[in-house]
Amino acid sequence: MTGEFQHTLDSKGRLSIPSRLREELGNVFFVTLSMDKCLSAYSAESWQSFSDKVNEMPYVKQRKMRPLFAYAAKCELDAQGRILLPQNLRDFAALTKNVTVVGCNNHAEFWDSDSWSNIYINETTPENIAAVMEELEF
Amino acid sequence: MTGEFQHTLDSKGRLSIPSRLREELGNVFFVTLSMDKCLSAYSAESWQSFSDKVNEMPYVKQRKMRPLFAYAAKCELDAQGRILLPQNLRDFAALTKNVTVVGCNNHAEFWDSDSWSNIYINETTPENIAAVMEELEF
DNA sequence: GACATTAAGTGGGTTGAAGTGGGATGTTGT
DNA sequence: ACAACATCCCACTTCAACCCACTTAATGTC
Repeated sequence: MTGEFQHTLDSKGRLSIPSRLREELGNVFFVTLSMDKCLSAYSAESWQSFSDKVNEMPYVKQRKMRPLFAYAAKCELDAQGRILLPQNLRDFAALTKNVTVVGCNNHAEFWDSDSWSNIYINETTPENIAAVMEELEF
Repeated sequence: MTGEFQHTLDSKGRLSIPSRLREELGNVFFVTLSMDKCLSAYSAESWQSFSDKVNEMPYVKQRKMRPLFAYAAKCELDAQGRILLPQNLRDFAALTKNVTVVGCNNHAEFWDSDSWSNIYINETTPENIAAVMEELEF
C-alpha cells in the first residue's frame, strides 16, 4: 500500500477509505492502535495470521496483547466506501476532522492531519532518506 | 474477538453481549473465572477442546483445575441477547453495574469498568505496544 | 482543448437492530 | 405453601446501518 490521502471524518465518525487502498485492504478489515499516535489498518488476511500467531503463544504473553485486541475493530465498508471508527480509536489517535491516510507497505495508517505533518516533515530529510536507502542497499 | 464495549449489568444480574461478539461466542457458551479479576467467556467449541485437554492430564493436575470448572457457567442468550451471570461469578469479578466487555482474540473478558480502566491504562503504553508489535513482527 | 461521462468523496435523513428496564409467569428448594 | 430466583415477554431509547443526494475530481471522447 502506498500513497498519502487527505480525507475528512464526518460528524458520525465515518471515514472514507481511499479507493486506491480498498482493493488491498478488502471489504472487511481490522483497525487498531499503533505504537505511534495513529491507527493501523490491516487486511482480514494479515489480521488472521497475526491472530493465529498470538494463539500459539503461552497465556502470559497473550495477556500482553490485550490492548491490541481490545482496541481492534472489525470494519466493513459501506456502500460509499466508508467505515465507522469507534470512539475509543478516534480518541487514541486524536482524530477529529482532518485525517491523513497513509499507505505503509503491508498496512495503512490513519493520522490526524496536523500530527502527520509534523512526523512527516521530521522524517523526510535527505539524511533520513539516505540512511533508509543505505540500509536497503537500494 | 475484538473490541471494547461498555455495558451494564441490570438488577437481575443479566448482561447483554455485544452483537459483534455474539457470532463468535455462539448462542451457548461458557463463562468462568480468569487469572485476573475478571471473567472469561469461551465459545462452546473452544471450551470443549479445553475440557478435552484437561481430561488427558494426570489426575493430580486435574485437581488444580477444579475451581475453573466449579465456577464455570454454561450460559445461553435470551431473546434480547443477554445472559444471566451467576452470583458467585459476579462476586469474583466484583461486577456491580458498569461492565466492560473486551474481545481478547480467542475469548471475551468481562471486567468491572473501573478495574478495566486501570489495567488498560497501564498496559496501553507506547513501549508496551512497541514491544508487542516487535514480538509479532507485525 | 472543450466537453461529456463516470467514479470518488462528503453530508444528511430514515429505519431497524442493539441495548436496557421491568412486569408477569414458571420453577426450584426449603 | 411460600420465598427466591430464573425465564419469558413486552416496551422504550439510542445509535449504527442503509439509502439517497450533491459536489468535486478523474477519465474518456470528439
